[in-house]
Amino acid sequence: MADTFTIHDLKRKLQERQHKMTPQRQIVLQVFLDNPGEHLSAEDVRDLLKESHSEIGLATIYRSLELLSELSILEKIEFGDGCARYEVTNVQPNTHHHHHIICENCGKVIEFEDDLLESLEDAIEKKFDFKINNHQVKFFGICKECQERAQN
Amino acid sequence: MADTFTIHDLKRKLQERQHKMTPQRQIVLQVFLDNPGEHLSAEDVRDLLKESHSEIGLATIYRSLELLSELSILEKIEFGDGCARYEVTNVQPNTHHHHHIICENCGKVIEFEDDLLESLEDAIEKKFDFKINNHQVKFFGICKECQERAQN
DNA sequence: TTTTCTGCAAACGATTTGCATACAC
DNA sequence: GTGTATGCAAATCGTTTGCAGAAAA
Repeated sequence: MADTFTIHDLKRKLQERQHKMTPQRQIVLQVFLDNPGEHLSAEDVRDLLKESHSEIGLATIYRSLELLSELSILEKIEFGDGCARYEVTNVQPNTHHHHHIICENCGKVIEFEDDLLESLEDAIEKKFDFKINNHQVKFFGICKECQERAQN
Repeated sequence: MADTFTIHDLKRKLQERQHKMTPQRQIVLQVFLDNPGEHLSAEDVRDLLKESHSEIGLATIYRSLELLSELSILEKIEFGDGCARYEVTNVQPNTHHHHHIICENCGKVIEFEDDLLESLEDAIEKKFDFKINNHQVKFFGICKECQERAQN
C-alpha cells in the first residue's frame, strides 16, 4: 500500500463527485508528490510549473488546491506568513498526526509526530458535544541556527 | 493581583521601549478590556468604536494591534475566517494555556483549558534545540447546534 | 452535446504604506 | 523642539470571480 495519494486516487475521488479529471488537476497534485515534505503555496506551485507548464493560470491553481483540499488529498495550513500553504494528507487515517514547529525569526518549519491529542479529542467530543474532524498544533519559537546567529 | 493587563501596564511597557502613550492606543486596549473573551478583528474594533470614537482611523487600529502584540498584551490568532483576530494575553505566564475549538460550519469558537502541551514543549526544546515561545492548538469540527440543525 | 473547467483580466478584501500634520515627551 | 504617531488616501498582495472559449464525459 502506497503511503501517499496517487493520481489514480485523484481520478477516483473526482468521479465520486461530479468532477472531471483534467491535466491541470493532475499536474498540480503531481507537484506535491514530486516535492514531499514541502509546504507549498499557490505561488510556489506556479513557480515550480513556470518552466514546464507556464500555460496553467494562477486561478486554476487556486481552484485546484481548494478542490484537492475538499477531496482530503491536500491539507491546508496557515503558518502566518500571509499565504495559505498545502501538504499531502497522510493516507492512513487517524494515525501519525504531525505538528509544526515554526521559527519566528527565519520561518523554518520542522515537523514532528505525536499522538498525544487523540485522547483530548475524545474528551472534547464528550464535554462540548462537538464532532471533531481535525486538529492543528503549532509551536512558535526560535530555531537553533537563529539562536546561534543572535549570539554573534 | 489583576488577572489581565491594565492601561497602566500599557504605559509602562510603552515607556520601556521608545514608544509614546497615546489616547488611541489606550482606547484600543480598553475595547479588549471591555469585551473579555471576545476575539476581535481590526474591523470589529473599528465598529465597536464607531459611535464613541469614529475619528480613530483603521490604519491606526491596525498599527495599535500590532504594537500591543509586540508588547505581549494582545495575542494574535487566526481562525481561518480571512482576518487576524486578537485576544488579551493572560498575565500570569506559563499557566492556563487555552485552546480553541472552531465550528467549521458556523464559525463559533469555544475555548478550553489544558496544560497537556507544557511537557511537550520541553521535549521539543531538547530534541530540536528550539527555543519555544508559544504554542497554538486548534480543533476543527461541527458544534452541537450545527449537528442538530443538519439532522432536520 | 451537455456540463464542467480553464485562462484571462478585473474585482475584492484585509492589511500596509507614504506623507503631511498633530501630538507626546 | 524633536521624534514619534495619526489620519487619510493610495498602494499592495493574496485570493476570488465573471465570462467567453475549450475540453471532459
